[in-house]
Amino acid sequence: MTVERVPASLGGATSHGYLLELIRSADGLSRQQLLSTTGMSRATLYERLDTLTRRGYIYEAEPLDSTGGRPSRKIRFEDRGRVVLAITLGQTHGTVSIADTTGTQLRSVTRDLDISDPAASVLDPLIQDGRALLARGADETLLGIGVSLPAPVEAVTGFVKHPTTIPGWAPDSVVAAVKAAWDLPLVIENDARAAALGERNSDTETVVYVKVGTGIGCGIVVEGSILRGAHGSAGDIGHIRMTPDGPLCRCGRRGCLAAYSSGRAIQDRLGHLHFSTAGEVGDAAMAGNPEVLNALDSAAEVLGRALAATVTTLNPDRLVLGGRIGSLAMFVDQVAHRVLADVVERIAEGMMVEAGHPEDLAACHGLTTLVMREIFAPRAVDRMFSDVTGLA
Amino acid sequence: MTVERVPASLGGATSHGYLLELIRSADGLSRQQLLSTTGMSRATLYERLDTLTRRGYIYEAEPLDSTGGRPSRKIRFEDRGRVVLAITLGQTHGTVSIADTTGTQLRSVTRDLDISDPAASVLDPLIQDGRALLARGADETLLGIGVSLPAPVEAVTGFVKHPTTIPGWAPDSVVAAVKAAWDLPLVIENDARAAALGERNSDTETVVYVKVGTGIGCGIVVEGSILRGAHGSAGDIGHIRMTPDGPLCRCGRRGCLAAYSSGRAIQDRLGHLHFSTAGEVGDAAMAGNPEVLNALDSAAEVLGRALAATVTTLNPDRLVLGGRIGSLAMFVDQVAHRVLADVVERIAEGMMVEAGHPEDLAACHGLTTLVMREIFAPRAVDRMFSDVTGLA
DNA sequence: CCACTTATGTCTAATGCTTAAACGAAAGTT
DNA sequence: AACTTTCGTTTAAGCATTAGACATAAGTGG
Repeated sequence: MTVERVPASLGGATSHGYLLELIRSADGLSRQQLLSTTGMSRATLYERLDTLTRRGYIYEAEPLDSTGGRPSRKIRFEDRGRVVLAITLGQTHGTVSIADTTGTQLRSVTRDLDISDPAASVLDPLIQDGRALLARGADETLLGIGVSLPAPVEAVTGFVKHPTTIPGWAPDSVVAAVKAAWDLPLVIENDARAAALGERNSDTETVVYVKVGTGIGCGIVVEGSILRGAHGSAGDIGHIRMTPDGPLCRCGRRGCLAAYSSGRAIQDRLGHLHFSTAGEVGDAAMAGNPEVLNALDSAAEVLGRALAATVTTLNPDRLVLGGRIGSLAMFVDQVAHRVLADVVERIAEGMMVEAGHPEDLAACHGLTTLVMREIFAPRAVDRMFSDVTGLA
Repeated sequence: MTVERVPASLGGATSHGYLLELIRSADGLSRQQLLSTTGMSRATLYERLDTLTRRGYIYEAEPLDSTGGRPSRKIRFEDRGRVVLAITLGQTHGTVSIADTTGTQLRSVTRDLDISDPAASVLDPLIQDGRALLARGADETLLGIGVSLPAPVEAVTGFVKHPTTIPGWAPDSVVAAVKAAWDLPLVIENDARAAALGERNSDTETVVYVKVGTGIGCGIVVEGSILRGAHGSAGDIGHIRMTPDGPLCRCGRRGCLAAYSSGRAIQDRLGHLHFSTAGEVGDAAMAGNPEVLNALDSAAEVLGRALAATVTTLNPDRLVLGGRIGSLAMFVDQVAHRVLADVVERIAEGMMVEAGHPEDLAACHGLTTLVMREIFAPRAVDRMFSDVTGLA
């Protein structure tokens, strides 16, 4: 049997960064397993593991079952006490969470807010909440911060773009406020996209996430990365035109999906019931108000028609619905029914249509993934080690 | 100034494969430029260039302008006399082309065929054509073969899947036939996807390619790679349901896009004119037949509505139309008009809607890209060199 | 409790890739 | 002819990596 050895010089997984990546992806490998999978020599591997351990990247965990001799010990990624702070902004409330390195929420605080207020007055209280949450953890190390918000975000800079929901916010307002509080790796992402990434279960999975709250947002994840498109507007399905004429949308056009199926559109249609938020609409539906259920039904019907096209275009493994309205069971059922009826069997077959996790959890998960990726990307790690090795 | 050096051990671009990649991407770099961009030592770089030259991967080309001293000489990827064979199968005819390594067609032969015939009787004559075309080239080296065909193709194996257009073909019929003729790297791809890749101009461009011929096909390219989706059905937009009820589609459902806008659908609607191929419909339109123009107009209108949704979902840089019907100027105009009217300005702005190159050229280009990628992928090249270096 | 097995931990000399530096020749410019 | 810049080759030194040996640790099975 020939074990495929890939020396470092051939771009193989032998540098500190790739070794860490390997350890991080496979939860717990023994030294023997590392030796055979990387093909490194004993001496080199041990040297690497030594440095990684001394610098706190990995640790030796519990022994594996013996196969007749001395049992091997698992080498694990050092995640003990490491946390990420996730700030999840919605239209009417924001959640600050502390998560472990896998993105699981450990504890959180939610507070009301009005996203149309100035950036500072929205963010400052949340940053205070974050400080308080961090203070409650003993022996925790904060690795980085992720922020999601209901507006377009520029991928590289983290700047807020075309902020129609938050017109008063300067592009760099979020970066500036958070960087002032914590000088750590920071990731900013649109809410639906963060949630989409959070709902993804495996690296190969294609996921379409649709958030129906006050507005309609959407995130698409293909092979582990978020689809952005030419100007970063990919997934902006709220303004798909469903009918040549139709209800007036906030964007000034007629017949947009958002004018049919968004929380705001439903509120408008049920104007005499005086709902003030998408959440209230959802509550009324849960309470069984037939008029509301009816409105949601037709909203879901239209959304389902639109998503049938999206699904046909992208052939995802899963279609996940989120948001105060999107995650209502009856809404999901109706959308699923429409989508599965409209999409050819070849594509629909095996596809899951389901309600996502609560949005703050999904976004927290996605944001953590982004933060961890940034910090522990093999090249980033190698750069850390090259400083000491003395490479210019 | 600190030049960023990335030693091979850190996965930097210093192995034979990555060096070749660098030379291949930047057309013509001097040794000096290579020294400074890779950060390698003179001795190592020269050794690498030496091996690459001796093995015929690169060559020394014309000198650059002098800057006061001895002029530097360009190092180029060895593409002289290297060709790729592309076989492009349509419903009614097939083209065999010889292309240079950039995918530019050098010479070609087109012959009629019926794709519903058995695989062997379709492929064998084309393979003969290929042999003849190759014989006409002096001092040419065939690097590999690409085949595109109007049916779903499994990505890794190149097997034909769910062949509704070609029900009699065994999954491995194409692989088997071509491998028997030439034992060289072989790539098989769906026609619209190959063309989509061929229409792409840069690595960052997001392109949606739609082929309207007898049927409707679509290929989506994001960051240089073809979007495939969960079961490889991404882009199968022909069966987006446009209306709850509507004309009967071949798939057995009603209101599919293909039942409105495909060549076959148009033929059916113009049944009394007795067209037998999509090409004839196109010819009649070119001749100005008002009835045909009218039918095409409404077909384009429906397609435009569907594509507005696709474009909104993906936010592409370009929407390219191909196929015997799709590339008609009046058809493109009508689709563009509808799409640009239906898509929010934020997304439509800057997006090009245009007719693609003739399909055999686009597919030839795309197929060549795939073949070249397979052969000259850094890791593949490194593997070639590791054999000799003696690495196990 | 003892033999056996398998993993861990450390060290050695040898190997081989990569580097820095120097030098001479080549091929332009002014 | 003097100057400049690139090309091409060689040297010794440096460093990372390797194979292999050897000792130790920690289980299993009789």
